[in-house]
Amino acid sequence: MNDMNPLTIKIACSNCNLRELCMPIGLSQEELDRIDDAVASRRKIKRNTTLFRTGEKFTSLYAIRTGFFKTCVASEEGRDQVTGFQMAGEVVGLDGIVNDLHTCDAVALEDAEVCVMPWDRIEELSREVPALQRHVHKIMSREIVREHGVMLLLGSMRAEERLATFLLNLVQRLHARGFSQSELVLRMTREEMGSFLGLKLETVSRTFSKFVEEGIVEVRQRHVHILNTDGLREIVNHKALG
Amino acid sequence: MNDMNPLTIKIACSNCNLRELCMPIGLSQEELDRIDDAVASRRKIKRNTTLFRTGEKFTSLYAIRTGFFKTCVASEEGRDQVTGFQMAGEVVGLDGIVNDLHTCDAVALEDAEVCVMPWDRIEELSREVPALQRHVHKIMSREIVREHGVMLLLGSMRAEERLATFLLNLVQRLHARGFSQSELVLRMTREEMGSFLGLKLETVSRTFSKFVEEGIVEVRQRHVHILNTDGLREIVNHKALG
DNA sequence: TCTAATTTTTGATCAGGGTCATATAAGACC
DNA sequence: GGTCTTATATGACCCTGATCAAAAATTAGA
Repeated sequence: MNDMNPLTIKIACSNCNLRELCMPIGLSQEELDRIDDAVASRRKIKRNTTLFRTGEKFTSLYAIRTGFFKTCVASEEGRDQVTGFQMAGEVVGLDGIVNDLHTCDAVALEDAEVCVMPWDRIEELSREVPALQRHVHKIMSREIVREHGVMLLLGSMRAEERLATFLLNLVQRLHARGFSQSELVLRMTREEMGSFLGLKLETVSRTFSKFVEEGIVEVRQRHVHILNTDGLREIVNHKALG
Repeated sequence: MNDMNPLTIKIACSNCNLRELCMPIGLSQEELDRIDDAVASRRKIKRNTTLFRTGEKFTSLYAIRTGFFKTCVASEEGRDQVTGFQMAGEVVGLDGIVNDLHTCDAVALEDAEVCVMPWDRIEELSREVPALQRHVHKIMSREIVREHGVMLLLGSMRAEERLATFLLNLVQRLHARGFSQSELVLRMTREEMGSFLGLKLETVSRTFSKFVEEGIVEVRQRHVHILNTDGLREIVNHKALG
Protein backbone atom coordinates (compact mmCIF):
# COMPACT_ATOMS: atom_id res chain seq x y z
CA MET A 1 0.00 0.00 0.00
CA ASN A 2 2.41 2.65 1.22
CA ASP A 3 5.28 1.75 -1.03
CA MET A 4 3.68 -0.64 -3.46
CA ASN A 5 5.70 -0.68 -6.61
CA PRO A 6 3.62 -0.87 -9.78
CA LEU A 7 6.49 -2.31 -11.80
CA THR A 8 5.84 -5.96 -11.13
CA ILE A 9 6.97 -8.28 -13.85
CA LYS A 10 6.16 -11.88 -14.58
CA ILE A 11 9.01 -14.14 -13.65
CA ALA A 12 9.99 -17.77 -13.40
CA CYS A 13 11.51 -19.76 -10.56
CA SER A 14 12.39 -22.52 -12.96
CA ASN A 15 15.43 -20.71 -14.29
CA CYS A 16 16.24 -18.59 -11.25
CA ASN A 17 19.79 -18.93 -10.01
CA LEU A 18 18.59 -18.81 -6.41
CA ARG A 19 16.24 -21.71 -6.90
CA GLU A 20 18.17 -24.12 -4.74
CA LEU A 21 17.86 -21.67 -1.86
CA CYS A 22 14.15 -20.89 -2.16
CA MET A 23 12.68 -23.96 -3.74
CA PRO A 24 12.62 -27.68 -3.15
CA ILE A 25 14.96 -29.74 -5.30
CA GLY A 26 14.05 -32.63 -7.54
CA LEU A 27 10.84 -31.20 -8.95
CA SER A 28 9.47 -32.35 -12.27
CA GLN A 29 9.10 -29.86 -15.12
CA GLU A 30 5.36 -29.89 -14.64
CA GLU A 31 5.68 -29.06 -10.96
CA LEU A 32 8.15 -26.29 -11.70
CA ASP A 33 5.74 -24.80 -14.21
CA ARG A 34 2.99 -24.77 -11.65
CA ILE A 35 5.19 -23.05 -9.12
CA ASP A 36 6.18 -20.47 -11.72
CA ASP A 37 2.50 -19.89 -12.07
CA ALA A 38 2.01 -19.35 -8.36
CA VAL A 39 4.93 -16.98 -7.84
CA ALA A 40 3.07 -14.12 -9.35
CA SER A 41 5.49 -11.28 -9.68
CA ARG A 42 8.49 -9.42 -8.42
CA ARG A 43 8.63 -6.23 -6.51
CA LYS A 44 11.43 -3.73 -6.03
CA ILE A 45 11.93 -2.13 -2.64
CA LYS A 46 14.04 0.95 -2.23
CA ARG A 47 16.55 1.28 0.58
CA ASN A 48 14.94 2.30 3.88
CA THR A 49 11.42 1.52 2.75
CA THR A 50 9.30 -1.31 4.05
CA LEU A 51 8.26 -4.46 2.26
CA PHE A 52 5.51 -4.81 4.83
CA ARG A 53 4.85 -3.45 8.27
CA THR A 54 3.11 -4.32 11.49
CA GLY A 55 -0.65 -4.33 11.18
CA GLU A 56 -0.80 -4.66 7.42
CA LYS A 57 -2.83 -7.45 5.99
CA PHE A 58 -0.85 -10.56 5.23
CA THR A 59 -1.18 -11.77 1.68
CA SER A 60 2.14 -13.17 0.56
CA LEU A 61 5.47 -14.55 1.49
CA TYR A 62 8.44 -12.90 -0.12
CA ALA A 63 11.58 -14.60 -1.36
CA ILE A 64 14.46 -12.18 -1.45
CA ARG A 65 16.14 -12.07 -4.84
CA THR A 66 18.57 -9.26 -4.22
CA GLY A 67 19.23 -6.91 -1.35
CA PHE A 68 19.25 -7.15 2.39
CA PHE A 69 16.46 -6.76 4.92
CA LYS A 70 15.93 -6.42 8.61
CA THR A 71 12.77 -7.46 10.39
CA CYS A 72 11.79 -5.78 13.62
CA VAL A 73 9.02 -5.93 16.15
CA ALA A 74 7.89 -3.08 18.35
CA SER A 75 5.79 -2.90 21.47
CA GLU A 76 3.38 -0.06 22.18
CA GLU A 77 5.73 1.66 24.60
CA GLY A 78 8.21 2.15 21.81
CA ARG A 79 10.38 -0.81 22.60
CA ASP A 80 12.01 -2.02 19.45
CA GLN A 81 13.78 -5.23 18.58
CA VAL A 82 15.42 -6.32 15.37
CA THR A 83 14.46 -9.99 15.06
CA GLY A 84 16.66 -10.84 12.11
CA PHE A 85 18.57 -9.87 9.01
CA GLN A 86 17.65 -11.57 5.75
CA MET A 87 19.55 -11.92 2.52
CA ALA A 88 19.06 -13.36 -0.97
CA GLY A 89 17.33 -16.71 -1.04
CA GLU A 90 15.68 -16.24 2.35
CA VAL A 91 11.96 -15.90 2.89
CA VAL A 92 10.19 -13.24 4.94
CA GLY A 93 6.58 -12.87 5.96
CA LEU A 94 5.97 -16.08 7.92
CA ASP A 95 4.87 -14.06 10.94
CA GLY A 96 1.72 -13.01 9.12
CA ILE A 97 0.22 -16.45 8.66
CA VAL A 98 -1.21 -16.95 12.11
CA ASN A 99 -3.53 -13.94 12.21
CA ASP A 100 -3.54 -12.76 8.59
CA LEU A 101 -1.75 -9.69 9.83
CA HIS A 102 1.92 -8.85 9.83
CA THR A 103 3.35 -8.51 13.31
CA CYS A 104 6.69 -7.07 12.31
CA ASP A 105 8.21 -4.66 9.85
CA ALA A 106 10.46 -5.80 7.02
CA VAL A 107 12.76 -2.98 5.99
CA ALA A 108 15.14 -3.01 3.05
CA LEU A 109 18.64 -2.00 4.15
CA GLU A 110 19.66 -1.64 0.54
CA ASP A 111 17.73 -1.50 -2.71
CA ALA A 112 16.16 -4.90 -3.06
CA GLU A 113 13.98 -7.10 -5.14
CA VAL A 114 11.68 -9.86 -3.92
CA CYS A 115 9.55 -12.54 -5.49
CA VAL A 116 5.96 -12.23 -4.36
CA MET A 117 4.43 -15.56 -3.41
CA PRO A 118 0.70 -15.22 -2.68
CA TRP A 119 0.02 -17.37 0.33
CA ASP A 120 -3.34 -18.75 -0.74
CA ARG A 121 -1.72 -19.97 -3.94
CA ILE A 122 1.14 -21.52 -1.99
CA GLU A 123 -1.26 -23.32 0.34
CA GLU A 124 -3.29 -24.56 -2.57
CA LEU A 125 -0.33 -25.71 -4.57
CA SER A 126 1.39 -27.34 -1.64
CA ARG A 127 -1.62 -29.61 -1.27
CA GLU A 128 -0.91 -30.91 -4.73
CA VAL A 129 2.87 -30.88 -4.75
CA PRO A 130 4.16 -32.73 -1.68
CA ALA A 131 7.71 -31.55 -2.27
CA LEU A 132 6.51 -27.98 -2.03
CA GLN A 133 4.50 -28.77 1.08
CA ARG A 134 7.53 -30.26 2.78
CA HIS A 135 9.59 -27.30 1.71
CA VAL A 136 7.19 -24.80 3.25
CA HIS A 137 7.17 -26.79 6.48
CA LYS A 138 10.94 -26.90 6.56
CA ILE A 139 11.25 -23.18 5.98
CA MET A 140 8.98 -22.48 8.93
CA SER A 141 10.71 -25.00 11.15
CA ARG A 142 14.09 -23.56 10.18
CA GLU A 143 12.91 -20.16 11.28
CA ILE A 144 11.83 -21.57 14.63
CA VAL A 145 15.22 -23.20 15.10
CA ARG A 146 17.03 -20.03 14.06
CA GLU A 147 15.12 -18.11 16.69
CA HIS A 148 16.09 -20.66 19.31
CA GLY A 149 19.67 -19.79 18.50
CA VAL A 150 18.95 -16.10 18.92
CA MET A 151 17.34 -16.79 22.27
CA LEU A 152 20.45 -18.66 23.34
CA LEU A 153 22.55 -15.72 22.26
CA LEU A 154 20.40 -13.12 23.99
CA GLY A 155 19.85 -15.19 27.09
CA SER A 156 23.28 -16.49 27.84
CA MET A 157 26.07 -14.74 25.94
CA ARG A 158 28.21 -11.77 26.78
CA ALA A 159 28.82 -8.87 24.43
CA GLU A 160 31.92 -10.26 22.74
CA GLU A 161 30.37 -13.67 22.33
CA ARG A 162 27.28 -12.14 20.76
CA LEU A 163 29.19 -10.09 18.24
CA ALA A 164 31.54 -12.96 17.37
CA THR A 165 28.57 -15.29 16.88
CA PHE A 166 26.89 -12.70 14.73
CA LEU A 167 29.88 -12.17 12.47
CA LEU A 168 30.46 -15.89 12.05
CA ASN A 169 26.81 -16.41 11.18
CA LEU A 170 26.77 -13.61 8.64
CA VAL A 171 29.94 -14.67 6.92
CA GLN A 172 28.81 -18.27 6.82
CA ARG A 173 25.55 -17.33 5.12
CA LEU A 174 27.36 -15.09 2.68
CA HIS A 175 29.84 -17.84 1.92
CA ALA A 176 26.96 -20.17 1.11
CA ARG A 177 26.03 -17.60 -1.53
CA GLY A 178 29.44 -17.55 -3.10
CA PHE A 179 30.97 -14.63 -1.22
CA SER A 180 34.18 -14.52 0.75
CA GLN A 181 34.65 -16.38 4.01
CA SER A 182 36.62 -13.53 5.48
CA GLU A 183 35.36 -10.29 3.98
CA LEU A 184 31.96 -8.81 4.49
CA VAL A 185 30.14 -5.54 4.20
CA LEU A 186 27.70 -4.83 6.98
CA ARG A 187 24.48 -3.49 5.60
CA MET A 188 23.17 -2.36 8.96
CA THR A 189 24.18 0.34 11.42
CA ARG A 190 25.81 -0.33 14.75
CA GLU A 191 22.50 0.52 16.32
CA GLU A 192 20.61 -2.08 14.28
CA MET A 193 23.25 -4.65 15.11
CA GLY A 194 22.94 -3.67 18.74
CA SER A 195 19.19 -4.01 18.69
CA PHE A 196 19.45 -7.49 17.27
CA LEU A 197 22.17 -8.47 19.73
CA GLY A 198 20.56 -6.90 22.78
CA LEU A 199 23.37 -4.36 23.11
CA LYS A 200 23.69 -0.61 22.85
CA LEU A 201 25.42 0.78 19.79
CA GLU A 202 28.31 2.03 21.92
CA THR A 203 28.93 -1.48 23.16
CA VAL A 204 28.90 -2.81 19.61
CA SER A 205 31.40 -0.15 18.60
CA ARG A 206 33.64 -0.84 21.58
CA THR A 207 33.54 -4.55 21.00
CA PHE A 208 34.57 -4.06 17.40
CA SER A 209 37.47 -1.93 18.60
CA LYS A 210 38.46 -4.67 21.01
CA PHE A 211 38.48 -7.26 18.23
CA VAL A 212 40.60 -4.92 16.13
CA GLU A 213 43.11 -4.42 18.96
CA GLU A 214 43.37 -8.17 19.34
CA GLY A 215 44.04 -8.55 15.63
CA ILE A 216 40.98 -10.68 15.05
CA VAL A 217 39.34 -8.39 12.51
CA GLU A 218 40.04 -5.28 10.50
CA VAL A 219 37.20 -2.77 10.37
CA ARG A 220 36.87 0.12 7.98
CA GLN A 221 33.40 1.49 8.51
CA ARG A 222 30.98 -1.19 7.44
CA HIS A 223 33.70 -3.16 5.79
CA VAL A 224 34.88 -6.04 7.97
CA HIS A 225 37.83 -8.27 7.25
CA ILE A 226 38.05 -11.32 9.45
CA LEU A 227 41.72 -12.07 10.04
CA ASN A 228 41.27 -14.92 12.49
CA THR A 229 38.12 -16.96 12.17
CA ASP A 230 39.28 -19.40 14.83
CA GLY A 231 39.80 -16.47 17.14
CA LEU A 232 36.14 -15.61 16.76
CA ARG A 233 35.18 -19.24 17.33
CA GLU A 234 37.25 -19.34 20.49
CA ILE A 235 35.47 -16.29 21.80
CA VAL A 236 32.12 -17.97 21.19
CA ASN A 237 33.19 -21.28 22.67
CA HIS A 238 34.91 -19.75 25.59
CA LYS A 239 33.23 -21.84 28.21
CA ALA A 240 29.84 -20.74 29.38
CA LEU A 241 29.29 -19.42 32.87
CA GLY A 242 27.28 -22.18 34.48
CA MET B 1 13.57 -44.64 22.97
CA ASN B 2 15.08 -43.84 26.36
CA ASP B 3 11.81 -43.30 28.15
CA MET B 4 9.38 -44.69 25.65
CA ASN B 5 6.28 -45.70 27.49
CA PRO B 6 4.72 -48.89 26.23
CA LEU B 7 1.31 -47.97 27.56
CA THR B 8 0.07 -46.11 24.52
CA ILE B 9 -3.66 -46.24 24.03
CA LYS B 10 -5.87 -45.48 21.10
CA ILE B 11 -7.62 -42.17 21.52
CA ALA B 12 -9.87 -39.74 19.75
CA CYS B 13 -9.55 -36.01 19.17
CA SER B 14 -13.18 -35.83 18.20
CA ASN B 15 -14.37 -35.89 21.77
CA CYS B 16 -11.33 -34.39 23.46
CA ASN B 17 -12.08 -31.39 25.64
CA LEU B 18 -8.91 -29.68 24.45
CA ARG B 19 -9.92 -29.94 20.83
CA GLU B 20 -10.46 -26.26 20.30
CA LEU B 21 -6.89 -25.64 21.44
CA CYS B 22 -5.16 -28.29 19.32
CA MET B 23 -7.43 -28.73 16.36
CA PRO B 24 -9.05 -26.57 13.71
CA ILE B 25 -12.70 -25.75 14.26
CA GLY B 26 -15.55 -26.42 11.89
CA LEU B 27 -14.47 -29.84 10.73
CA SER B 28 -16.94 -32.32 9.34
CA GLN B 29 -17.48 -35.64 11.08
CA GLU B 30 -15.62 -37.39 8.30
CA GLU B 31 -12.63 -35.08 8.67
CA LEU B 32 -12.66 -35.54 12.43
CA ASP B 33 -12.64 -39.28 11.99
CA ARG B 34 -9.66 -39.10 9.71
CA ILE B 35 -7.77 -36.97 12.19
CA ASP B 36 -8.63 -39.42 14.96
CA ASP B 37 -7.04 -41.98 12.74
CA ALA B 38 -3.86 -39.98 12.33
CA VAL B 39 -3.36 -39.14 15.99
CA ALA B 40 -2.07 -42.55 16.76
CA SER B 41 -1.73 -42.77 20.48
CA ARG B 42 -1.02 -41.13 23.77
CA ARG B 43 2.09 -41.26 25.82
CA LYS B 44 2.69 -40.61 29.50
CA ILE B 45 5.82 -38.77 30.55
CA LYS B 46 6.97 -38.78 34.14
CA ARG B 47 8.14 -35.65 35.83
CA ASN B 48 11.75 -34.77 35.00
CA THR B 49 11.96 -37.12 32.07
CA THR B 50 12.19 -36.07 28.45
CA LEU B 51 9.57 -36.38 25.76
CA PHE B 52 12.36 -35.98 23.21
CA ARG B 53 15.85 -34.67 23.30
CA THR B 54 18.42 -33.02 21.07
CA GLY B 55 19.74 -35.31 18.39
CA GLU B 56 16.88 -37.79 18.49
CA LYS B 57 15.14 -38.60 15.26
CA PHE B 58 12.04 -36.52 14.67
CA THR B 59 8.93 -38.56 14.01
CA SER B 60 5.99 -36.80 15.60
CA LEU B 61 4.54 -33.65 16.95
CA TYR B 62 3.08 -33.86 20.42
CA ALA B 63 -0.04 -32.16 21.67
CA ILE B 64 0.05 -31.76 25.42
CA ARG B 65 -3.01 -33.19 27.09
CA THR B 66 -2.01 -32.76 30.69
CA GLY B 67 1.10 -31.56 32.42
CA PHE B 68 3.67 -28.89 31.86
CA PHE B 69 6.86 -28.90 29.81
CA LYS B 70 9.94 -26.85 29.23
CA THR B 71 11.94 -26.89 26.03
CA CYS B 72 15.61 -26.06 26.11
CA VAL B 73 18.50 -25.79 23.71
CA ALA B 74 22.14 -26.26 24.59
CA SER B 75 25.36 -25.39 22.82
CA GLU B 76 28.43 -27.62 22.94
CA GLU B 77 30.18 -25.46 25.53
CA GLY B 78 27.43 -26.20 27.98
CA ARG B 79 25.44 -23.05 27.46
CA ASP B 80 21.83 -23.72 28.18
CA GLN B 81 18.69 -21.81 27.36
CA VAL B 82 15.09 -22.57 28.17
CA THR B 83 13.22 -21.58 25.01
CA GLY B 84 9.72 -21.96 26.35
CA PHE B 85 7.22 -23.46 28.76
CA GLN B 86 4.29 -25.38 27.30
CA MET B 87 0.97 -26.36 28.81
CA ALA B 88 -2.15 -28.32 27.88
CA GLY B 89 -3.33 -27.74 24.34
CA GLU B 90 0.03 -26.58 23.09
CA VAL B 91 2.15 -28.43 20.56
CA VAL B 92 5.83 -29.29 20.87
CA GLY B 93 8.26 -30.78 18.39
CA LEU B 94 8.13 -28.26 15.53
CA ASP B 95 11.88 -27.77 15.78
CA GLY B 96 12.45 -31.28 14.42
CA ILE B 97 10.81 -30.78 11.04
CA VAL B 98 13.61 -28.98 9.26
CA ASN B 99 16.30 -31.64 9.63
CA ASP B 100 14.35 -34.66 10.83
CA LEU B 101 16.22 -34.28 14.11
CA HIS B 102 15.18 -32.65 17.31
CA THR B 103 17.30 -29.65 18.18
CA CYS B 104 16.02 -29.15 21.68
CA ASP B 105 14.95 -31.13 24.71
CA ALA B 106 11.36 -31.27 25.89
CA VAL B 107 11.24 -32.04 29.60
CA ALA B 108 8.12 -32.69 31.63
CA LEU B 109 8.06 -30.48 34.73
CA GLU B 110 5.21 -32.56 36.13
CA ASP B 111 3.73 -35.90 35.20
CA ALA B 112 2.25 -35.39 31.78
CA GLU B 113 0.40 -36.97 28.95
CA VAL B 114 0.70 -36.10 25.27
CA CYS B 115 -1.07 -37.08 22.08
CA VAL B 116 1.40 -38.46 19.57
CA MET B 117 0.83 -37.08 16.08
CA PRO B 118 3.08 -38.83 13.55
CA TRP B 119 4.35 -36.12 11.24
CA ASP B 120 4.17 -38.07 7.99
CA ARG B 121 0.51 -38.77 8.70
CA ILE B 122 -0.10 -35.10 9.47
CA GLU B 123 1.55 -34.00 6.25
CA GLU B 124 -0.41 -36.54 4.29
CA LEU B 125 -3.71 -35.70 5.86
CA SER B 126 -3.20 -31.96 5.64
CA ARG B 127 -2.95 -32.31 1.87
CA GLU B 128 -6.47 -33.65 1.92
CA VAL B 129 -8.01 -31.56 4.68
CA PRO B 130 -7.35 -27.87 3.98
CA ALA B 131 -8.56 -26.87 7.44
CA LEU B 132 -5.90 -29.07 8.97
CA GLN B 133 -3.28 -27.70 6.62
CA ARG B 134 -4.12 -24.14 7.59
CA HIS B 135 -4.10 -25.13 11.22
CA VAL B 136 -0.61 -26.60 11.00
CA HIS B 137 0.63 -23.47 9.27
CA LYS B 138 -0.91 -21.27 11.91
CA ILE B 139 0.62 -23.26 14.74
CA MET B 140 4.06 -22.86 13.23
CA SER B 141 3.55 -19.19 12.50
CA ARG B 142 2.27 -18.65 16.04
CA GLU B 143 5.45 -20.17 17.40
CA ILE B 144 7.52 -17.82 15.26
CA VAL B 145 5.58 -14.84 16.54
CA ARG B 146 5.84 -16.05 20.13
CA GLU B 147 9.59 -16.24 19.75
CA HIS B 148 9.68 -12.69 18.41
CA GLY B 149 8.11 -11.68 21.69
CA VAL B 150 10.76 -13.54 23.64
CA MET B 151 13.47 -11.84 21.62
CA LEU B 152 11.92 -8.49 22.46
CA LEU B 153 11.90 -9.46 26.11
CA LEU B 154 15.49 -10.71 26.14
CA GLY B 155 16.81 -7.92 23.98
CA SER B 156 15.21 -4.88 25.49
CA MET B 157 13.67 -5.46 28.91
CA ARG B 158 15.06 -5.11 32.38
CA ALA B 159 14.70 -7.75 35.06
CA GLU B 160 11.43 -6.51 36.56
CA GLU B 161 9.89 -6.02 33.16
CA ARG B 162 10.86 -9.53 32.15
CA LEU B 163 9.41 -11.17 35.21
CA ALA B 164 6.22 -9.09 35.05
CA THR B 165 5.78 -9.96 31.38
CA PHE B 166 6.37 -13.60 32.17
CA LEU B 167 3.80 -13.72 34.97
CA LEU B 168 1.19 -11.92 32.87
CA ASN B 169 1.78 -14.28 29.99
CA LEU B 170 1.51 -17.38 32.17
CA VAL B 171 -1.63 -16.28 33.92
CA GLN B 172 -3.24 -15.26 30.65
CA ARG B 173 -2.61 -18.68 29.15
CA LEU B 174 -3.86 -20.40 32.26
CA HIS B 175 -6.96 -18.24 32.26
CA ALA B 176 -7.68 -19.29 28.68
CA ARG B 177 -7.75 -22.82 30.07
CA GLY B 178 -10.25 -21.99 32.74
CA PHE B 179 -7.90 -21.26 35.62
CA SER B 180 -7.75 -18.20 37.80
CA GLN B 181 -6.60 -14.84 36.48
CA SER B 182 -4.77 -14.09 39.67
CA GLU B 183 -3.54 -17.36 41.14
CA LEU B 184 -0.95 -19.61 39.64
CA VAL B 185 1.39 -22.37 40.59
CA LEU B 186 4.81 -22.19 39.00
CA ARG B 187 5.88 -25.55 37.75
CA MET B 188 9.48 -24.54 37.21
CA THR B 189 12.34 -23.59 39.49
CA ARG B 190 13.71 -20.09 39.84
CA GLU B 191 16.68 -21.25 37.85
CA GLU B 192 14.54 -22.44 34.93
CA MET B 193 12.62 -19.19 34.99
CA GLY B 194 15.92 -17.36 35.02
CA SER B 195 17.22 -19.33 32.09
CA PHE B 196 14.15 -18.49 30.07
CA LEU B 197 14.28 -14.83 31.07
CA GLY B 198 18.02 -14.40 30.65
CA LEU B 199 18.51 -13.81 34.37
CA LYS B 200 20.29 -15.60 37.19
CA LEU B 201 18.13 -17.39 39.72
CA GLU B 202 19.17 -14.93 42.43
CA THR B 203 17.86 -12.08 40.35
CA VAL B 204 14.57 -13.87 39.81
CA SER B 205 14.27 -14.43 43.54
CA ARG B 206 15.12 -10.84 44.39
CA THR B 207 12.69 -9.51 41.82
CA PHE B 208 9.93 -11.64 43.31
CA SER B 209 10.79 -10.23 46.72
CA LYS B 210 10.61 -6.73 45.31
CA PHE B 211 7.15 -7.37 43.86
CA VAL B 212 6.05 -8.74 47.23
CA GLU B 213 7.35 -5.67 49.06
CA GLU B 214 5.44 -3.47 46.64
CA GLY B 215 2.27 -5.45 47.29
CA ILE B 216 1.92 -6.51 43.69
CA VAL B 217 2.04 -10.23 44.36
CA GLU B 218 2.02 -12.71 47.18
CA VAL B 219 4.48 -15.57 46.88
CA ARG B 220 4.45 -18.76 48.89
CA GLN B 221 7.04 -20.98 47.25
CA ARG B 222 5.80 -21.80 43.82
CA HIS B 223 2.38 -20.46 44.61
CA VAL B 224 1.87 -16.96 43.25
CA HIS B 225 -1.09 -14.73 43.94
CA ILE B 226 -1.28 -11.65 41.77
CA LEU B 227 -2.78 -8.84 43.86
CA ASN B 228 -2.40 -6.08 41.31
CA THR B 229 -2.47 -7.07 37.67
CA ASP B 230 -2.37 -3.46 36.54
CA GLY B 231 0.70 -3.00 38.66
CA LEU B 232 2.41 -5.69 36.64
CA ARG B 233 1.20 -4.12 33.42
CA GLU B 234 2.57 -0.77 34.47
CA ILE B 235 5.95 -2.30 35.12
CA VAL B 236 5.94 -3.78 31.63
CA ASN B 237 4.73 -0.62 29.96
CA HIS B 238 6.92 1.65 31.96
CA LYS B 239 8.37 3.53 29.03
CA ALA B 240 11.21 1.87 27.21
CA LEU B 241 14.70 3.25 27.31
CA GLY B 242 15.21 4.51 23.79
C1' DT C 1 10.65 -39.38 61.69
C1' DC C 2 15.02 -38.05 60.79
C1' DT C 3 18.58 -37.05 57.35
C1' DA C 4 20.25 -35.55 53.01
C1' DA C 5 19.66 -33.08 48.90
C1' DT C 6 17.58 -29.43 46.52
C1' DT C 7 15.60 -25.01 46.17
C1' DT C 8 15.05 -20.44 47.67
C1' DT C 9 16.22 -16.24 50.00
C1' DT C 10 19.18 -12.64 51.28
C1' DG C 11 23.60 -10.13 51.91
C1' DA C 12 28.03 -8.20 50.23
C1' DT C 13 30.77 -7.13 46.50
C1' DC C 14 31.98 -6.48 41.77
C1' DA C 15 32.03 -5.89 36.80
C1' DG C 16 29.88 -5.71 32.30
C1' DG C 17 27.55 -2.96 29.79
C1' DG C 18 24.41 1.18 29.89
C1' DT C 19 24.22 6.23 29.93
C1' DC C 20 25.74 10.69 28.82
C1' DA C 21 28.88 13.63 26.50
C1' DT C 22 31.95 14.90 22.94
C1' DA C 23 34.79 14.43 18.92
C1' DT C 24 35.34 12.72 14.46
C1' DA C 25 34.17 10.73 10.20
C1' DA C 26 31.31 9.68 6.45
C1' DG C 27 27.35 10.34 3.56
C1' DA C 28 23.55 13.03 1.73
C1' DC C 29 21.88 16.97 -0.42
C1' DC C 30 22.00 21.36 -2.48
C1' DG D 1 32.47 22.00 -3.15
C1' DG D 2 30.39 23.07 0.94
C1' DT D 3 26.90 22.42 4.39
C1' DC D 4 23.97 19.47 7.09
C1' DT D 5 22.79 15.23 8.89
C1' DT D 6 23.76 10.79 10.37
C1' DA D 7 26.84 7.28 11.94
C1' DT D 8 30.81 5.90 14.58
C1' DA D 9 34.35 6.03 18.12
C1' DT D 10 35.84 6.84 22.67
C1' DG D 11 36.03 8.65 27.43
C1' DA D 12 34.00 9.10 32.19
C1' DC D 13 30.86 7.52 35.25
C1' DC D 14 27.23 4.76 37.14
C1' DC D 15 23.75 1.16 37.76
C1' DT D 16 21.73 -3.25 37.07
C1' DG D 17 22.29 -7.62 37.55
C1' DA D 18 26.10 -11.26 38.14
C1' DT D 19 28.97 -13.57 41.40
C1' DC D 20 30.19 -15.51 45.70
C1' DA D 21 28.71 -16.95 50.12
C1' DA D 22 25.78 -18.52 53.67
C1' DA D 23 21.49 -19.41 55.85
C1' DA D 24 16.74 -20.92 55.70
C1' DA D 25 13.07 -23.51 53.90
C1' DT D 26 11.25 -27.44 51.24
C1' DT D 27 11.28 -31.70 49.34
C1' DA D 28 12.89 -36.33 48.75
C1' DG D 29 14.49 -40.45 50.71
C1' DA D 30 15.80 -43.88 54.02
